[in-house]
Amino acid sequence: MTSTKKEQILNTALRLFALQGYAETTTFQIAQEAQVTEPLLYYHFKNKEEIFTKILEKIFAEYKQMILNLPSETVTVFDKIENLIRLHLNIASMRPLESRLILAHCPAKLIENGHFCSKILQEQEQLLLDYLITCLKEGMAKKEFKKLDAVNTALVILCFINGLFRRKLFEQQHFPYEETAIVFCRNSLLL
Amino acid sequence: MTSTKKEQILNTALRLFALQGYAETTTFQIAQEAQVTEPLLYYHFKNKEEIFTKILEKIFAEYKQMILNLPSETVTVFDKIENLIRLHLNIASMRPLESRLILAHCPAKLIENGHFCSKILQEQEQLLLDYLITCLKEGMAKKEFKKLDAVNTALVILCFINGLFRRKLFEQQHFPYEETAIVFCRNSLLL
Amino acid sequence: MTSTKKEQILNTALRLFALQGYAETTTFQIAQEAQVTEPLLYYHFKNKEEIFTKILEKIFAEYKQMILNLPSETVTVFDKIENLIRLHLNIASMRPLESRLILAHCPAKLIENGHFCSKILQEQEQLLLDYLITCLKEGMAKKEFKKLDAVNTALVILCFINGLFRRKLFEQQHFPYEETAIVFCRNSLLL
Amino acid sequence: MTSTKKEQILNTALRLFALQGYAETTTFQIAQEAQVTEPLLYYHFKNKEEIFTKILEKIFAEYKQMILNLPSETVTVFDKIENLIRLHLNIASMRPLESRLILAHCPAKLIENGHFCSKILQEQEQLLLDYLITCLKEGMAKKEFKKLDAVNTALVILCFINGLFRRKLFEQQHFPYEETAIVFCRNSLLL
DNA sequence: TATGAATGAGAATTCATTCAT
DNA sequence: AATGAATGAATTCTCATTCAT
Repeated sequence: MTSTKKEQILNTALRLFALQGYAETTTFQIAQEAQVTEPLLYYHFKNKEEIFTKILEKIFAEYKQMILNLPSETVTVFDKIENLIRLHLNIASMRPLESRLILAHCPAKLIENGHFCSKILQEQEQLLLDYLITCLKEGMAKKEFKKLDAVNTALVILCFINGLFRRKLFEQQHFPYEETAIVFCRNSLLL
Repeated sequence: MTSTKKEQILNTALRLFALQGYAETTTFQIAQEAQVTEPLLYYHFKNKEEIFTKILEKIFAEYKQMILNLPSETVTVFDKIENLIRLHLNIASMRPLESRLILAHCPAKLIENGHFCSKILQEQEQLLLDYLITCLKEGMAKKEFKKLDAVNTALVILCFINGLFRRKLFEQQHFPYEETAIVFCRNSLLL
Repeated sequence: MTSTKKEQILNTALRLFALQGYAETTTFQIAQEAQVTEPLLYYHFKNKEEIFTKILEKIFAEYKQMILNLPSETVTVFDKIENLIRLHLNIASMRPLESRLILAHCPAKLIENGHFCSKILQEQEQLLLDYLITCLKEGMAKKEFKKLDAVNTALVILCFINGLFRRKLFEQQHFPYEETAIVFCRNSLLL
Repeated sequence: MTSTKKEQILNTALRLFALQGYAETTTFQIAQEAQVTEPLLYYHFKNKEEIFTKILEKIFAEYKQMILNLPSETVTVFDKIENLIRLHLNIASMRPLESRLILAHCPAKLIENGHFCSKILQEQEQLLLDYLITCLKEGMAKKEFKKLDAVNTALVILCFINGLFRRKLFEQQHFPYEETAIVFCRNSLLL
């Protein structure tokens, strides 16, 4: 119930950054579509960059929570990996704007020149890697998975998830190969 | 071996668009780094957009050739899929600027609003899909591969390649899991 | 009595457009002579064209009022025509910039390609024609004027007024033949 | 049979200057529509201004000839004035581009700042005035015309002709009041 | 919290003109 | 006589940002 205008600004900016890109979105456009005046942007945020940054922080925080909330107890070990894949595909459907924002700016804006995001991105990636490495080791220990190099395979699965995520997001129509993707991964890992 | 000024412009623009993004690159910067004057850009090209477009056309044409040049005779059917994966990872190393240009602009600039690239992108994707579907069917016919849904699996492999390509490109250090990736895919497909 | 910056812009633009022409006047020059910065032009007006348009609208509105304010009761019918002639000669003296602006742009910029002014110009002309036709008919009915074709004569008088107006405006020195012009017209019309 | 390209340039420039105005016409456009390259413009003419000047000189020379060719022997004195009026209306029909060029640039470009045309214009005007004054005096001497101030009346008739000329030129449809105009003038002058 | 007015810096693009050939 | 390549100097317009209120 608080600060509705500030939220309007953030929501509008999220949408515009996601759909048009950061550089292609003007502060005027944000103000106009958020139904506020431009100076108000500068009342609530230091500058355009900070609007972007705040949005990212929120997205990353939520994403991190989702990863941490994944069930730690599952019937099979592969279920955990399956959960991770499905989580990402769900995010692409449920949070298309947030997903686009990240993907569209990922190499160009986020990774370069010591952007604060590069740190967050690395951290997040480490989280995923740890999750996957633990799974893989557990799966091998329980003889559920083939023998494999846990670290490298975790990285490969990460690439796979990233590729699936990206495609689901930019696929205009539906994405009918979720099951195929799971099977593809399972076949690769299971003994 | 001196390049013409037109080529200097295209090379500089390629680099800047790849490293900074289209919107973040100014015509002034292109001119300056290409050691020409700004109006010369407009002598050789209609506008900034056309510089971008010409670069893309060239990249896409070369990429298409590479796909078409993949060997049609291989020892195993999986070799063909392996070749496709390795080709993309090679492109990421050998043509980092061209690769970045495409990836960095792919969702935001290329796919949207009837950009000429969306047609080329679709065409190129179809090329890859046809290649993969043919491989998968052949592999199943020869009892080399498991029984699987050729179309959906082709799409899934595409996502996989895309994910690998992207990571290799943005991985600052080396990319030591190429072999792991090949194994991951082979394990999934082979009987 | 200090004028706002917006007014300064309009006044300066009026002067420059009138003296140099629209195309020959730069936004930089307007800003400089109006003692404002260039972006302020774009804060108050959409673009250069709109500055021109707003000026024209004002001029036309005032001109229309002047026509409508002409006395409807006069001693002789010819007085009305005389009033119309004198009004235009007065406008040329009292509003030289506005007059020049219209005349200098009249064929080239105003009439062509659906410019909003072509509508206004036609409307204004119809106003004058109606005024003249009514006079002529009244003059004939009252046996003050010769028998003549009212519509065509009205058009001819319009040409005459236009020619006088233009000359008065561009005559460097004074314009000593106002009386001669009135006599010329009276001689032509009166029985 | 000589220098056809030079003529193409002049003809194209005449058309473009007449239809769009001097400032609105680019040398590129002239070159393109004349089917030559831009540097050729500078081979044949010192600069853009000179192209304009050469065109004007030709127009003025031809115009002067037309005035001088008017018959010096006529049945009535008014016939001479009628001839002058009809000549101008004919020029408007037969030489619309040349007429437009003059009218469209007359105040803004031609009269100002010591443009060479201001001299020619003045000279031409003197020619017309002399012609008219001579007629008027002759008409009065022969008791064909009323008693009037020859100089001022000549100027007034000049305005009248100018007004007719201008209207005929910019009247989209036909110009049906030529006869009315002649009658208007005759009524004014004749005893 | 909110805004109308204003601006410095710079963006893309144009244009008359020139130079080497 | 003719041109392809090139440019200095502008031109219109934009944009993130600030200031006074």
